[in-house]
Amino acid sequence: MSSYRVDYLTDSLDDTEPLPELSFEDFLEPTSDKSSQHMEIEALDSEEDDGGGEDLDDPANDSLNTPQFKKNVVHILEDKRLNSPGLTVLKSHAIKVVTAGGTPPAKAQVTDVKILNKLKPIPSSTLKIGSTTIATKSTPGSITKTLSNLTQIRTKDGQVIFVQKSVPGTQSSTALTGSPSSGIRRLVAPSGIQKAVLSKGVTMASTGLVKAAVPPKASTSVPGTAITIKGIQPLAGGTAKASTSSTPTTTSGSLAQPTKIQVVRTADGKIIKINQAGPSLLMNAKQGTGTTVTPGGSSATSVKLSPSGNVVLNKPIGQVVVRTETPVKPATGSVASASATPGKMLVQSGGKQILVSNKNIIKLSPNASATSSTTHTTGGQTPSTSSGLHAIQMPGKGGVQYVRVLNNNKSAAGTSATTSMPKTVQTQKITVVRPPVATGVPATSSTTSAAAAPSAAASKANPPMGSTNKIVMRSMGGSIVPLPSVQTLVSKRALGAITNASKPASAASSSAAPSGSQELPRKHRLTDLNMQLKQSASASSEASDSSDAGPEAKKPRYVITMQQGSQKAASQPVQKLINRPANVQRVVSSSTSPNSNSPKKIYNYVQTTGSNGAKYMICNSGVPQSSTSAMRRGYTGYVENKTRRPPSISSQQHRFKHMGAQQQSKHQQLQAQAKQKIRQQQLPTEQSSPIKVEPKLPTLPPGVKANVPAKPLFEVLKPAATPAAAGAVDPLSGMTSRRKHCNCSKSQCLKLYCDCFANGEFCQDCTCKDCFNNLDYEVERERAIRSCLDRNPSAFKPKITAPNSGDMRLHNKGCNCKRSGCLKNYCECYEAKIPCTSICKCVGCRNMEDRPDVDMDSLDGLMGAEGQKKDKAKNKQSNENCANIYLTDDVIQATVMCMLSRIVMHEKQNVAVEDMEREVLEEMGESLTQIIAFAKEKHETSLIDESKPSS
DNA sequence: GAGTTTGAAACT
DNA sequence: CAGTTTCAAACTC
Repeated sequence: MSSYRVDYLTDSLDDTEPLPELSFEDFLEPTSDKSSQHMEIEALDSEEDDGGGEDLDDPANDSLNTPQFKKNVVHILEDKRLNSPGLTVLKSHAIKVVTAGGTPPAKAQVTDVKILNKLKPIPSSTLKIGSTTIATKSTPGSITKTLSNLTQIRTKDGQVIFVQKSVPGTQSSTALTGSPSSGIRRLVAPSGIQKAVLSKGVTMASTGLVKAAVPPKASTSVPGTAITIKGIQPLAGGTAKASTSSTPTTTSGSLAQPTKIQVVRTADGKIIKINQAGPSLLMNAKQGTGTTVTPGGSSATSVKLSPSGNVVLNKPIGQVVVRTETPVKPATGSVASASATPGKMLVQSGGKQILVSNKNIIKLSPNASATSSTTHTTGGQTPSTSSGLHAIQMPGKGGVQYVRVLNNNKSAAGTSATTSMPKTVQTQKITVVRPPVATGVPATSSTTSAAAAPSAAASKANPPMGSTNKIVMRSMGGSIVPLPSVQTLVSKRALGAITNASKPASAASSSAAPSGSQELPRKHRLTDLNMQLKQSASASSEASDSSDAGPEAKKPRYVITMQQGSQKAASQPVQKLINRPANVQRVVSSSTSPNSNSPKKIYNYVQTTGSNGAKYMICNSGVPQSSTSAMRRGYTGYVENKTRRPPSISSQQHRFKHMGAQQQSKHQQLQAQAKQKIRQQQLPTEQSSPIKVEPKLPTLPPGVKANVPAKPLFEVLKPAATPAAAGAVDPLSGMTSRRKHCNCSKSQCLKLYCDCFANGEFCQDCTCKDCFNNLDYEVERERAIRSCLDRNPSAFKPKITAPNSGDMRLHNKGCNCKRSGCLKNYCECYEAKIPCTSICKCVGCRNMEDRPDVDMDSLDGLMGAEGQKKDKAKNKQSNENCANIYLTDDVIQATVMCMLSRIVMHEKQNVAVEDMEREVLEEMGESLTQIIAFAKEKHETSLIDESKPSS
C-alpha cells in the first residue's frame, strides 16, 4: 500500500491544476432532488474477482482503481493504462452515467463508464445505457436503483450532478447485475459508508443524479466494478451535438441525448475534462496486440476487443479510445459478454478504461486546438462520424490532456458482427493529447507505442516524473514519512520536528540518556555520534555479537537498550542464544533457592572465549532470558594478552573441574566450539591496543530473572568496527580471555565489587578467594543477587547503554571521579570511551568530547590547576546551558526548515526518496555542525574573555 | 609483585 | 541524600 500511496501522491502532484478532491462524503448530503433523477455510480467489483489484493501489488495496476477502490474511491478516468493490451480486460471499473432528461428532463440517459484497471473481462451486466441497462444479462432495471440519499453537485457549468449515497446494505445491487460475477454492487466503504472520491473539478454538463454503487465484495467473482452515473442531463447546448453523435444502438431509448462532461477529476488527482468537441473523430493510431477492430469504418483505426467483448482501442500513449459496443451478447461467452451492451463506449486511457454506455455523455471539447493536438492519433482517427467527436481534457502532469471521443454512429448494434470481434463494437476513440510534458498517459503495456511517453506505471514508479508540489516522504526505515503535501509536512512535522529535531540537534546524547538525562547536554564527540549513526544500522543488525571496538573504544562492552517497543522482541532471547550456538550448552540445575517457584532452572551455559568465564543465562521455559550486564569500572576488563595475572586456577576452577563428567566433556567441547565461534564474534579491537573489546553478551545472573521484571533487552552495541580491525584481532591467537578474572578476596564474589558477579557470570579461572559465585552456591548467590536488586533494581543493568541503536552511548549513572580527571580507567566513562556528561558528578573532568587533552592542557595553563575544579563544574553547567542557549527553538526550527526545504527541492527534482532521505540527513548534519561550531566559538570567546580579566 | 591510588559499591 | 567504609581494579614503582 505504501508504494501505492506514493504513486498516488505523485500523480496528484503532477497535476498542473491541482483540484481539490471531493469525496463522496462531500456529496452525501441529501438533496431534495434525489427524487426523480438519480445517477448511479456503480462499480463493478473487479478486484475480488481477480484477486484484488494482488492488484495492488501489481505496479502496473491502476492505482486509481485498485487501491482506491479499497477505499471506495471512485476514479473516473485515468490515462495511464493506455496500453492495456489485453484483449482481456483484467479489471474494470465501470461508471455508469445516467443522464436525466435535458433541461427539460427528458429521458434519463445511462452511460456506463468503465475504468479498466486491468485487462479483464468486463462483466456484461455492468453495462447500462440510459436508464436501461445495457448489460443484457443482468437485471438492467435493478442497476438503476435509486438511492435515497442524493447529493447534488453543481458543476462549473452550473449543471447539477446528483450523487446518491448508496446504502451499505444495498449490496443487493449485485442482484441487479445479473450474474453474481457481473453483478454491480454499490461502493460501500468499509465503515459501511459509501465513499467515492471525485475531484471537485468534475463537471458534468448536465444535471442529473449520480449514484455510486459498488458491487458487494461478496461477489468476488465479479470481474469488474461498475460505476454507474445516472441522471446526467445533457446540456442544452450540448444535447444537440450529442444527440447527433449519440449512437442509436446503445441507448434503450433514453440515451439519445448527449451529456456533456467537462471535467472529471480522478481521485488521484488527475483531471479529465470532457468537453464537447468537434465532430472530429480520433482513432487510435495503433492497435496493441489485441484484436483490433475498426468500427464500421468509422474513426477508429484499430480496436481491441476485450474478451468481454469490449473493444479496446490501442492507442499510442496518450490516446484514449472510446468505443461503443453493440449490445450483442458475448459470443465468446466471456463473463464480460454482457458488455455487449449496445452503445457502450469504452474509453481507455493510460491503461484505464472507461466504459461509457452513452457516447453522448462525453462531449466534445469545443476547443479545436485540443482536437488538433491529437495529431499523434493515427490517420484513421479522423472523425468520420459527424456524430461525435468527444474531447476529454485531462489536465495532467503536463497539463491538460485532451481526449477526443469519436462516436461511431455507423456502427450500430448490428455492426458488431462486422469484425472478428465477438461483439460488434462501435468504436469511439478518444485521443488524449498530452502536452509534451510527461503525461500520465503512459501506456503500461508494451503493445502500444510504448516509446511515446513514459508509461504511467513508470511514472508512478518514478515519482520524479512529475514535478510535485507535495513533499512525499517515504518512511524508509522510518525516518521519513510520506506526507501528502508540504503543508502537511510542515504543519505536522514542524512541531514534531522541533521536538524531535531538538533531540538530534541537541545531540543524540539526550535521547541516549537513560533516564532523566534527556535534557542534558552531551559532551560526546560529534564524531562518535556520526560514527554511530553510520554504524548503528550495521551494528544493530549484528547485534549481540558485534564487537564494540570503535577505534576509540577500549575494552568496555557496550550495550544498547532496546526501547519499549522492542520489548517483546527484546524479551525474546537473543537470537544467538536462541539458536544456541556451539558454545552454548543447556544446563539444568535444581533450583534450591527458596524463592524460586520453579523447581529447576535451566541455564544456557555459555562458554566464552577464553573459557575464562562461563555465563549461565537462565533459560527457564526453554527461553534464555536476556540479561543485562552491569557495567562496572573493572568490567572493561577484557584483558589483553598480557593479562596482568596469569590465569590461575582458582577454587572455582576446581569446582568446575569436578563438575559432572558429562558436563565437563560438554564443557570441553564447548570450549572448542567456542573458540571457533569467538573468531566470528570477536569484536574488532583497536589494532594498536592489545586490549580486546568484546561486546558483552548480556547475561543475567541466574537469580535475577525471578526478581527482575521483564527486562529490556540489551543488545551489545557493536560500534562499527572496520573489518580490518575486526580481523586484526584474533581471539584465539592470544587465547586472551576477553573476560577479566576477578580477584576478590573478601566479597566472596557475591557483591557487585566482583566483576564476574556483576556481569551475571560465574567465576571461572578467577583468582578469587572463597568464591561463592558458582553453581555450588546457588542459594547464596541468589540471595546475593536479590540483595543487590533490592538495593538497586538496576544493579544488573548495563551502565552504559544507547537507548536507541543510533544513539550515543551513555553512562547511565555517570561517574563520580574526584582526582583522576576522568582520564584514567578509574573512571567508568573514560573506560567506556565515552565522554562524561552532565550526569556525572566528577570533579575536574577532562573527559569531554569537545575538549581534547591538548586543549585541556592549554586551558589548564590558563586557568591554573586550582581553577580546574571550578572549571569542571562550570563546564558542565555551561555545557548544559549550551544546549539551551544554542539550541533554541528558533535554531531548531531553522534546522527543520532547512531540512524541509531540501525535501521540497528534491521533491521538485524528482529525486529518489532514498536520495532525498540522505540529503535530509546531510542537511541535518550540516546544521548540527554549524550549530556546534557556533557554540564552540562562543564558548571559546567566553573563555578568553574570562581569562583576560584575570590576567 | 607489592604498594598505592582510585572510585564504585556498600553501608550508616 | 550525604558521608563513610569497604572493596577491588587500576596504577605506579
